[in-house]
Amino acid sequence: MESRGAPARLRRTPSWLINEVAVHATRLVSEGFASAESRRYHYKLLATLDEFGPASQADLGRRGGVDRSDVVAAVNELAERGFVERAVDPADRRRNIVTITAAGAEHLRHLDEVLAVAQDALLAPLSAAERQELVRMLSRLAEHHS
Amino acid sequence: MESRGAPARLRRTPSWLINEVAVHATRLVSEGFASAESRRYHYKLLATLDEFGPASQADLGRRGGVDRSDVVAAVNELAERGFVERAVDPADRRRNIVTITAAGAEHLRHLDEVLAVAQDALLAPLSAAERQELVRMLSRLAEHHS
DNA sequence: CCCACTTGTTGGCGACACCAACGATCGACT
DNA sequence: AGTCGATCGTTGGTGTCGCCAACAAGTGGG
Repeated sequence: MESRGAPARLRRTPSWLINEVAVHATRLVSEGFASAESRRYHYKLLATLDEFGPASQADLGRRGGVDRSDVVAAVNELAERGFVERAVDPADRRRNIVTITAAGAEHLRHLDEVLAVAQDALLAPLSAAERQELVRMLSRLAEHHS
Repeated sequence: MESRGAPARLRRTPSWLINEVAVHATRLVSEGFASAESRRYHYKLLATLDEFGPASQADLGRRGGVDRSDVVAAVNELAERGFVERAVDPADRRRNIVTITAAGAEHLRHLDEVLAVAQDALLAPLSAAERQELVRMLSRLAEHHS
């Protein structure tokens, strides 16, 4: 635990810095999701379903930035827990139409809260104005690397 | 390739945003390192050696934030390429004293350049002032989560 | 009717972070 | 001197994440 205290302090190049913060961010979010027995793929898919509505697994993957093969496993787990439903598309029998359930929507809300907590922990040392500025810049970066 | 174009746009919570940028940052850096047949562990260890001088593998891991078991594999690979040397500590025969070689130092410089390129690609849409501000805030975050 | 394509699925790979356990060694204490 | 606890290097395993190859089933266009 304390082994991550002192990375080389001289090598503070910006991109390495970003990677270090990235590790912390990923860690915080993953830990939060784990406490809800979920992983990031679950959130991605639920959020995508919530935003775009029912979709085939392939569309789901494209919209959520998840590989088709990973969609399979995640949808399996979500369906097992009753958070989504999988039904063959009668109009195209190759497709599985995935739909979010009420329980799934509720779980998504819970994950959103977990995410908010992780965010607060991550951004703790920043003022509200700084957080806003940080988010603004990160949004530009994320959009640029679309 | 274009599958990563459209993640759910509504779910732009800050911590999720940070994670998305984190993914891009990790990707850019890893790709750069891969072009030099290296991985982030290699850079971490070389940078730590360069900063603190020769050290045992355990110290190396503690200072670089790398698990002892992962240090073993990374040092194996670095030693194979002649970037570090491993010698038993005569004063404590449990320890392997790892030393960076001239070739290792040169390789580290090369990786630094690769890192700079990745950084430029990542921060492309930001002005110099914005980059500075971003780095300032990220430094605070990284230090806070020491 | 055939061909190209998509879809879901299986299985695999590599990077990263981590953990458990082991033999060897060391240090301290008795 | 001898025992005990801690540390060191090492092996091997776990889980997440992102990705890729291949396949059968199904679709749609020519």
